[in-house]
Amino acid sequence: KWRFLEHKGPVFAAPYEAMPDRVKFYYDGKPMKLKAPAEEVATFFAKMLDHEYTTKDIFRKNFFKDWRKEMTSEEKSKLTDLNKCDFGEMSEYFKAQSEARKQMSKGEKQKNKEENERLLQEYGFCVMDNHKERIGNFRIEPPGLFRGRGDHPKMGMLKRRIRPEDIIINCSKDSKQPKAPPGTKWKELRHDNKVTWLASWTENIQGSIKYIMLNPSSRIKGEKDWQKYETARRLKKCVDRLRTQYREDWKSKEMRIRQRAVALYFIDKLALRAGNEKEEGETADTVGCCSLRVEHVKLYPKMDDQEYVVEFDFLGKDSIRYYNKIPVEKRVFKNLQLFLENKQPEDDLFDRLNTSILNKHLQELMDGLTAKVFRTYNASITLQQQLKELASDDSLPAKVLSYNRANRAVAILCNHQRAPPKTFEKSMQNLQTKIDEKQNQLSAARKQLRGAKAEHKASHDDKSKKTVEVKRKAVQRIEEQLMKLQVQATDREENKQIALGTSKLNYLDPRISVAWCKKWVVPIEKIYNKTQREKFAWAIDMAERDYEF
DNA sequence: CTGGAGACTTGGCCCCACCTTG
DNA sequence: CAAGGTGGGGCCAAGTCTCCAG
Repeated sequence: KWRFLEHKGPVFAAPYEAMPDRVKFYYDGKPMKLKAPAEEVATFFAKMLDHEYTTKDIFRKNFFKDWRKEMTSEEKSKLTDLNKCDFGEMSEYFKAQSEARKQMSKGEKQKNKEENERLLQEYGFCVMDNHKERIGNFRIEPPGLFRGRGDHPKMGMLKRRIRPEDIIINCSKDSKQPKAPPGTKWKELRHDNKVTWLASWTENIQGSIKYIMLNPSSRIKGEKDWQKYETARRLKKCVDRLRTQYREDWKSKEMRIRQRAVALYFIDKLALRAGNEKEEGETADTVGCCSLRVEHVKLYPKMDDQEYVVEFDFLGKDSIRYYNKIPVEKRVFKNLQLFLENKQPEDDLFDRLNTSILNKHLQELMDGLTAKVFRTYNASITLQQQLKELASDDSLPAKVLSYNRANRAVAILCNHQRAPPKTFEKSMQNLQTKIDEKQNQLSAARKQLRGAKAEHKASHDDKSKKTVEVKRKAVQRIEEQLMKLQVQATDREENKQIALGTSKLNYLDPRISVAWCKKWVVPIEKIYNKTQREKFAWAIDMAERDYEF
């Protein structure tokens, strides 16, 4: 992956600062001074007091169990009931602190900013093969309470503090080796150029490994990204063949082949994720295609005016709900009925299939093909098709709206949802007020224009002619402003529950967007912000106006 | 085939610096 | 100048997929 790699190692979380003595913790109504280890963990809970998490049974149970591990034997014997713990003063203290931070003077804020900048300059970059590259996450995650997503069995557990002794450093032999902080040493120093990470440690909640890697703007990430889209483009060339193939396989004598073919149909048509198996009880109960259970699908031979409708209802990645009703081909429907026979709701829909079998099959159909390539392919091809339908004479804001709509179509396909922003209603209202005002302005300006025209008709002099021109310009300007506002409102409304970022960043071949910008003379800044332009620098460089995905 | 380790991509949420507005 | 709103970016969890041992 590289020949030379030099960096300064990670930045560790700030050490724990004890509570001032005046800030008390109470047990059963009586003040109690905790030793630092238990106190630190208590502050994690105090900081989250306002969050719904802390009311959940599992969260409280997990927290209390892990908290007790940090207590002295004396503390342990005293503190036996979380309900008798009062973190109120601690919580108030942190709120006051954050308030104070907000109230800091300009100078102090500036000083903080400079300090951050210094840290970034010193630790935020590395040298990889003659290039200075930005590191993605050079700060080690601070200790705290684990918050899973959805119904996570481990929520509330203590995420322990990471020390230099936990860190494996990866760099090249001939580089200046990063120094561990004074009085400490690294767990290991290794020189493995078959991997891209600079440092790693094992996290204590799931026992998984975490990495420090380069920023998306780096050469190594960019090339990988490019490769990903090239694989998707190769799929484009053979997707017809594959579709014919899996339709044929719906008729197979073998159950495993039929299941494989129906699953692939879903992955292709609905852009479902592969769906690896997960260890039960270790994570939230979520599924993807191969791990769908009987309880997640319902079959309707007839629904309204449609035939063979399948209703999906399950929690996918990040416990985001996937809900969809779609008509399928008769043969798929019959197969599904067959798969469901004699099964319980909690049984696997595809009992003869998993991601490894599926991916092995895909690999045989096309080099480098895996389930997720279908998501990339379908996302990108959808964007390209949608953009082709754009009319050419639209104004710039209208063009951008069309782009966002195309982006939105992809986000819907990939089920990229978000919670409506807390400020949504309010900000919609504000926008509407602005639109109303602009409309009033417009009628006033039009009235003035009419007046000026009448004047000109009567006098026919140069001065009145000029006035007409000025008024006409004013009307035009206000019309444009109004249109812009209306477009903005439409865009925002349609975007209420849809997250565009994920597809833009991970699924849409950026060359399609770059080409579209060139073709319709839209400045690239209208589509990509600074970070995105950095990440997609390779594509901005590469794609001409006639690029075809 | 199974299970686990490891590496890397994908994903939603939240905070805060920055900008606009009153 | 304070208040309010927002986009960008950081955060870190949660997926995918490969590889390897047994």
